[in-house]
Amino acid sequence: MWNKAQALTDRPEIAALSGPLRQDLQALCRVATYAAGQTIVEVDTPSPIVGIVRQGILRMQKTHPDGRQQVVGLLIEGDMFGRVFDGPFHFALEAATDCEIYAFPKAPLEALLQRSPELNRVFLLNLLHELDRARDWMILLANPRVRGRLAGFFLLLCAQYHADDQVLSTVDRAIRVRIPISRLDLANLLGARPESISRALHAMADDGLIKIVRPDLIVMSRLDALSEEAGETNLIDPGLLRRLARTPRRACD
Amino acid sequence: MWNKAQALTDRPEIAALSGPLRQDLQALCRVATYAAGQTIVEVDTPSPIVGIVRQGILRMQKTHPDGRQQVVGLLIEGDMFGRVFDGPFHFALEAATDCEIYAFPKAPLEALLQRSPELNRVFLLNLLHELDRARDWMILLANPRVRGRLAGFFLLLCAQYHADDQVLSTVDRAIRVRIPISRLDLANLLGARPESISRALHAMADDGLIKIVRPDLIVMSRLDALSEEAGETNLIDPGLLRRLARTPRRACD
DNA sequence: CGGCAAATTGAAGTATTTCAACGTCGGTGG
DNA sequence: CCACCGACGTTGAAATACTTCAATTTGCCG
Repeated sequence: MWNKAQALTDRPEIAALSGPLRQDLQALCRVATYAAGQTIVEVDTPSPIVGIVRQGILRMQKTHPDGRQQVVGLLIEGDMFGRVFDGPFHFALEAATDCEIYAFPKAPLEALLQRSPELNRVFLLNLLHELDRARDWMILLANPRVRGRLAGFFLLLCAQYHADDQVLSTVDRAIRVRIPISRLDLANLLGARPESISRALHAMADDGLIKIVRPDLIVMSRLDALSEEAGETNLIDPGLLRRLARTPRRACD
Repeated sequence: MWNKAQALTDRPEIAALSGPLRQDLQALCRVATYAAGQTIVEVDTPSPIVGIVRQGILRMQKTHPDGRQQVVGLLIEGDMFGRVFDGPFHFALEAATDCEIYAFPKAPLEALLQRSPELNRVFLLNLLHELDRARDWMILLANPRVRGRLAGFFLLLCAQYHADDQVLSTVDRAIRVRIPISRLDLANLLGARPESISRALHAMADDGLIKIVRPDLIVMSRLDALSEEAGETNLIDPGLLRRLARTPRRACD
């Protein structure tokens, strides 16, 4: 399961680093693969690695004492996880789909960070970006109506995951979304019961805003209406929606 | 309004830095004061500074096109804001109370970051911590009931703001909380209407969970019941609650 | 084909929003 | 000094949305 990294250069932010640093990273890096459902990082267990998702989707979640699970984020290709210089992680990471990750042992990576401002910068920017995403989720969740949160969720997927064709792809002017988590997880994520999610989803389908191809595969047919449903929150750059809808085969860069 | 920093050593994470670095920071640092209601950072405007709150409370918010405001976080003493190495900030920062901040001009601070791994570490850890807080907010907001979100909000204030006696203080075994934002802002933050917040608050008071001293000042009388109301999410270390309730005059360290 | 989990649907009860009205407080100007 | 105003918080009543519990369907795997 732990293989030496072949390339690692398929991560643009790493490819952009200077030569020697890149080689150091290369030397540290291993590739690990996980099947859907496997746990990648246990909650509150000091994880010996820092990782970057190479492929597939990870689910970040908290498991409540009573067994219910609360999803707080989805990680796709290029997302980093792990806590440099810090203690254990308070969330668990699970593979939502089959996936591959680049894994860096924490200690040597921290040593590298101590001497490379360049690498520090990458981490800093990544965290800043991650923080923005978390706050967008907050805004989404603050919508008092389930339909609104659901609409916002779809738009957020467009904004945040448009680089991943496992999640998004376009079929003539409409956007096809794969929902990578179960209804129950989605319900917990959006602060509702699965029944409410189901009803809201079908109500939106009846109103023609979306089409439900399969439970986990929907097509957003009227982005403008969805955007209005989501509320005045311009969660997402209006220009992006237009670009997404225009891109032919796969969701744009 | 912009004064040279007197001390700066009243920030433990800065005082812990090595001598020369501390002096460099000292040289960059200015203290700025703002009256309640003033804007500190405009939304989407490249801010020339990075800041640390010295005193008072800041409100991080997004202003919607229609004028409504969505609060996504509260900053207290010791919290950092600003975006090193990155573009403009997508949220506005306003003084929720009169406050003082340490301000560091961005460019020279970035230069300092380029040569000091030690300083980088401080920023990295701060962001990691900030990210945890944002995710705790998400969990809170995912509670389907207003009463539950409100209870969680109070507990989160205890967990995150116990260092600030402007927010928290203890009166014989109970915790007094100052709510630093208006009902409308609180409603937007928690995904509800102000009327619902008011009703939930008074219902909780009728049930003896809290006492409403003034609209912006409540006393948490039954922490255990609040915790149960908030749901199984152990948002907050149970030990902390006990310690808080025991500390005599002011909320403990 | 049977059995199980996930998703959906139905019906009743509860919570929340909505719209309207009222009270309080602090400031402002007569 | 007092009347007035506006912002804010609270309350009431009706409409709506959501949850809850139960039953049913769907899809999948053995």
